[in-house]
Amino acid sequence: MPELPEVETIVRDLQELILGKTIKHLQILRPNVIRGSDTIFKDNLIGKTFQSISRRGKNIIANMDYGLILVVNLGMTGRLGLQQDDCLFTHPAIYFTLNSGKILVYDDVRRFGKLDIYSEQEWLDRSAQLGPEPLSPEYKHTDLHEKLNSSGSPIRSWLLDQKNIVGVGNIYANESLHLSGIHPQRPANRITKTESQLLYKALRKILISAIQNRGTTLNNYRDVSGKSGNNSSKLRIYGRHGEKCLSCSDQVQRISFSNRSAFFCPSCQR
DNA sequence: AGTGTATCCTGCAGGC
DNA sequence: TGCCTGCAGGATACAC
Repeated sequence: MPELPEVETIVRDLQELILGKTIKHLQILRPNVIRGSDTIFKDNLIGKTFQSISRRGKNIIANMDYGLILVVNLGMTGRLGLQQDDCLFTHPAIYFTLNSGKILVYDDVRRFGKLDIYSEQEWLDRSAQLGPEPLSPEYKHTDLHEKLNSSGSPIRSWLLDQKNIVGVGNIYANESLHLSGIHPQRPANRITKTESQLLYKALRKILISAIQNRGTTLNNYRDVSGKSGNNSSKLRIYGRHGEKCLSCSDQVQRISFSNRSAFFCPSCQR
């Protein structure tokens, strides 16, 4: 799915397009993308205005009137965008008709995405269960190292767990581990302090650069106006199994654990 | 308590 | 061309 850089790109675009707009009408074509009752979802949102749009991990947070919060998790193939003349949406799940006359579409091929409504307190509680934001100025390499110590999980699995750190998915986990020279199956608590500092720097560098490139499009990801991200050509390890490592020319390997592929260079990553 | 696995879905690429 | 298998950027309920 969209990981942190893709969600950040979408959030920034949405801020330009729907802030201050009011939902006049709502059509739910695929009720299973909504957590809970679709009737309550409709009743809560119709007539409400988008007051602010932000991101928490891979979640899009839309603050509506009266402390109501719409949280969108795009899953693997979720997309948000305005309906254009040329139809960009193949699997529309929800239409939000806005007072501007435009239609905001939630489209999702696989329907793993979820839309949910929270009160301010409910969202605070939920958000508190999530890990720290890797790009937050308050997040230090010592925080990462300390938390790594308490887990024996393979580091790639540890990075994907949103309770440990938010926003990192399979692409950027693999890229960060390659850049910092750590094998994806290394137990988290066997990463040295020096290595955790390298990993911290790698995570930040890779996420920031992917945001600058408006995200990685492999297949389904598109920004709000339907354009692909530009970061896929910057990937140095993800999906490159069988090819030469760009750092040392050894052959990139693929292994599978926790139901996900991991890509690594056996020479660079120990 | 802390892990790994199966599952929700559809589409696409590759092998035969 | 068509059928089959495996794989895909996520999150979570469950079994061990």
